[in-house]
Amino acid sequence: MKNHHRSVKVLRRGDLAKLTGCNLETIRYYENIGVMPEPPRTSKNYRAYDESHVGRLRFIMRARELGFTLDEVRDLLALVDGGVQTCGEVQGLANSHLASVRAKIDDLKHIERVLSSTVAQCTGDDVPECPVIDALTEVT
Amino acid sequence: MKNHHRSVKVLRRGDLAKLTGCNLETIRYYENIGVMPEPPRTSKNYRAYDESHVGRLRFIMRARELGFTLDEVRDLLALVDGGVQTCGEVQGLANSHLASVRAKIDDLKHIERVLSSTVAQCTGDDVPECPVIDALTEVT
DNA sequence: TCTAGGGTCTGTAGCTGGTACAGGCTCAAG
DNA sequence: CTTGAGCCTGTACCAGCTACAGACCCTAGA
Repeated sequence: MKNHHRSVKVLRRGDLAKLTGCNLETIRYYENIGVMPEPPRTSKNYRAYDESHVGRLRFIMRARELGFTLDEVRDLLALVDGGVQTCGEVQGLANSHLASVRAKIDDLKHIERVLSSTVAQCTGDDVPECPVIDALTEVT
Repeated sequence: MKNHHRSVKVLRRGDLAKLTGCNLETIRYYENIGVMPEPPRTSKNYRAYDESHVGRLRFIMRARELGFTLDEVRDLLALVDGGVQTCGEVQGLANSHLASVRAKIDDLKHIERVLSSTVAQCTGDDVPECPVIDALTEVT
């Protein structure tokens, strides 16, 4: 029977957390740093969210999953909120992020190569000589 | 003429930083968290390093370059310092680190695939419709 | 009606791996 | 003797959260 006569179902912070899978505290954090808007409050000072906040938070979470930094998320949201975002602008942001993702992959691949080739030389025996230690100790 | 009669050349923190390329403050940080040993001090309380510290710091820096966390570095150093490290033990550490590197690569590759395929659909035009925004807004 | 338990509110501390700066000493060159 | 560089300490800051203390508030059961 609750909310039966109310036009908009009010979500509390815990509801929003459950709906999105976001950590409860992270929601407040996002509000503090300005990526989530300050929601209206109930008479008892509880945050009162609605469906629009669910969408916003999901947007942020998806962007984070794609590795966008919170700064980049802010930029994306600013474009969306401005209502005047163009595909070109968004593409620009996405492409520069993509470049940094690729750079990270290259870094890690380099590490992977060095590490795996070094480990491959290990005997794995109960002896003190170890190619990994040698590589780290090397007097270059 | 300086240090001419001294058996061991003493290095100050700045010297160590220059020799290794490590940031000056980072050296103190490494000491605080216990991966660099507390060096002896001069009468005026200056840290007095020697060649062994250069080796130690280089070891740490190489391990960091290979993506080992400082916790893992601590473990490696403990094995080395124990003097009883075995190739098998070190190989174990290196392999588990290698696994996490590979996991990170996989994560990033997934991101790269999603991102690049989405961006590829962009017209890049001056229009508000954008596949990237759509992907982030999607009502799944 | 009282009470126990959950939820929420705030501010703040902790994590990793550093980096930077203030305020005070000390040292070497000119 | 002065001036600038280097060093000392503690502390604050960055991202991106996460967690906890202490104070409210709300609801269900006895």
